[in-house]
Amino acid sequence: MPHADFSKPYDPKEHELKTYELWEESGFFNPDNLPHRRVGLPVNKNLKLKIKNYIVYMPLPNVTGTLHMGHALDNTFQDIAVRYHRMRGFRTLWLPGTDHAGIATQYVVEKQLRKEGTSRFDLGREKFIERVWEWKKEYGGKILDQLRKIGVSADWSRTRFTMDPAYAKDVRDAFVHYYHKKLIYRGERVVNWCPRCGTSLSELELEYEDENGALYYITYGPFILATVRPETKFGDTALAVNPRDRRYKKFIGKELEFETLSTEGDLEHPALRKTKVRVVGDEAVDPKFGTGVIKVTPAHDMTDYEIGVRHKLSMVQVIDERGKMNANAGKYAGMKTEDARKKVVEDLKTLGLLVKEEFYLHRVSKCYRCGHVIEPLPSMQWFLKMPGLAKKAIAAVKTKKVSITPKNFEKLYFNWLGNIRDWAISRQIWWGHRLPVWFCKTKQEEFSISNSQFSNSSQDSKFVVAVEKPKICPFCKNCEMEQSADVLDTWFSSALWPFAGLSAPDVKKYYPGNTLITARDILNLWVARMIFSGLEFKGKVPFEDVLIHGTVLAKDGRRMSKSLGTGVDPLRYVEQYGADAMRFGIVWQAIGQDIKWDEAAVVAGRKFTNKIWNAARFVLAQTENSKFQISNFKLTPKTQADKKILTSLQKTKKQTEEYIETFQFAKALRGLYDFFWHDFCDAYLEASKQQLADEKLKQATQQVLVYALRESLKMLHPFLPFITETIYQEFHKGPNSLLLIEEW
RNA sequence: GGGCGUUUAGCUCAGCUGGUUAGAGCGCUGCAUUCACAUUGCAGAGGUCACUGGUUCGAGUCCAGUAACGCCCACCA
Repeated sequence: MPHADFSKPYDPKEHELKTYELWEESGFFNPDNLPHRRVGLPVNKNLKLKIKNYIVYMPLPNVTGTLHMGHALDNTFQDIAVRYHRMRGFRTLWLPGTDHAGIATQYVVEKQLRKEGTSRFDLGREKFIERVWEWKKEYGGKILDQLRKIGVSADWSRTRFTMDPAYAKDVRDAFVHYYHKKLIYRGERVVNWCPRCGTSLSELELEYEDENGALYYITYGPFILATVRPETKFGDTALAVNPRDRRYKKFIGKELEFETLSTEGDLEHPALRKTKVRVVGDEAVDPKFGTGVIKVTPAHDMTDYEIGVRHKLSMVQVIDERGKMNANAGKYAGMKTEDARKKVVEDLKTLGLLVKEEFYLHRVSKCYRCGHVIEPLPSMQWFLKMPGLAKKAIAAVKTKKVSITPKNFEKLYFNWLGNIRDWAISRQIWWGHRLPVWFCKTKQEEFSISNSQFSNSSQDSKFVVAVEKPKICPFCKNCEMEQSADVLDTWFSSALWPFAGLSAPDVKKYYPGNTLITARDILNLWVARMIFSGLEFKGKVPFEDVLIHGTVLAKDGRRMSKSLGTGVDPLRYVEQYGADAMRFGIVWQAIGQDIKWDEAAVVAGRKFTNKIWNAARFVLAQTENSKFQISNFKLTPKTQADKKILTSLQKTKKQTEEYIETFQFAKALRGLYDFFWHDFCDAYLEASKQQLADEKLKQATQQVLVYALRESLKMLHPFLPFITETIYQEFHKGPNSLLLIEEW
């Protein structure tokens, strides 16, 4: 690397790219290339060389992703931990990869298709998948390149994608394993269905929005009841009241017969028909809501479904997967639910069954991707039984095999796992790991359309669960078996990341890992699932420490998001102030809980890098001709100032180690900042000017200057890798003397 | 409804197990520039630590309550 020009202020643009290339060319991001060094042992040649691993599994960015502040924080934290341990001599692996992110990716490609005036349905499944792969090839690695720009020192040679063939094999193995353990089953369940995306969504993928709606009071035989969804009344199979509600107690268990709105006839003439409905008592009914009586529609409401299960009610589906009324709605069939609602209300009014209408603010579930209102629908899904797995995951944290920092997040973790329901792992989209389930084709009609669940309602389907497609169909002996159209929930595959992301020999060498650093919103979604997956498949927890860091918020405290226009681009700061300054800014602010982002901290970082640059310039100028090899001399402190700076240095170093090892990165950085700026620059550099003029003190002073600078560079390197390496190269030339692997 | 958290200088935030003049960064004011750095140095202004009550010799620091704000979970028929 050519010499840096110290006559100019530090210019990140001039050095960052070159420095990164130097690191990549060195190969030291790959732990297999690292010089072996003892860790945690005194330097003693008689002792056997003991190599310890330090492994961090990178939270997989989506292939749809571009870098945002959350990534910047998350990856800077990881980079600090990784660089620190690498310097300490650990065989350090930071495993990078990308996630296929099922729905998210399918969504962006569909959007692209829409612009071209086509759709996935026009292309067909195969062509569409090809199209997604093309898209992935072009944009999928973008975020990884962006991560390089902020200095991420991951082992890119091991980069994995969750749909790589080897990874996909592990996913199928996992499914088959669970199936044979009888932990996977099929069942009909009301799922949160997005009619636009055409997929079921987990509870965690829903977003809620308060909306102004209407609450309709309807005459229902002897009762009046309140509902926001009168159009689902044709799917009602019971009425429910709270068992302790004295007003209605006497009706529980009775079958009532009365007249209600008919689905027959024509739309012009609303008519009545007789109906019979049972009344059940259920705790889920809130006596204070409405009139205390509710209609139960097991097919189209989560709570009603649960009530239905408890009271063995039948299910009548009246809405289809496109969000339209179906044949069970008689003359209302084909109408969108919102239109049907208006029409039903109108008809009820005509028949004198509508008592009143109130404005009602209620929370509506929406699709987290497209924002469409969720339609609860019954469908055939695959489930993973959770109680046993959850117990394992709980025990791992209870017994301290895994510890979560800060500790209060353990509560969240236990809470979720303790109340967990079985995990619906199938998704009705095209992009993802198809279930390793093979159907006998003689039941052709079952998979003729993409949404297998809606046509495939028979429980006695003939299928085989196997990693590879069976050569001969065990049922009819001659068909070509067809793979399930469903794909797995993205989290099913990412839960396997700590080992599925590694080659077989690497699993032996690099599993389990040590540290996982991520945001709290995926603690349960992902971290908990990695823990039980690791235990289930490898018998060991995948990591021992989980660090949950805060969320980066906009300055006004709102969430950063593109749609709100509150997002800021970390690369903008890299461009303007340099990656080190950006890293400084984000770590500086990441002290306690969430961060209200303030650009001023990046400016402070920029000033700090400049300070370091100038201090280095001074030290170089004072020692240029003295031929000091940076590590090749003994210190001979002579003055009070010499001693003071060395003492302070030792203290800072110790403190920095403690802070980094306990994940208090912001404190570590602030300590270093104070030391470097005030102790080293303000005090010692100033004192040294006089000492250097004194021939008796000159050499000792030069030594202290070089030593203190070098130690500072080492300590600062995990935080500000670029500038520290650039300066370090001025003292030590050559590819084998990188600060990157310098002994801490 | 349940749970968690926050409220300290103009702004963004530190302040561990309670102890003499409450801190940082940015901003602001004044002075300083041939001497590493004006992306600087030195000096300084600025806070009744949300409110009320309590424990204590002593409380941002512990307890109770109030208020405002935020987040998570559940439910919304």
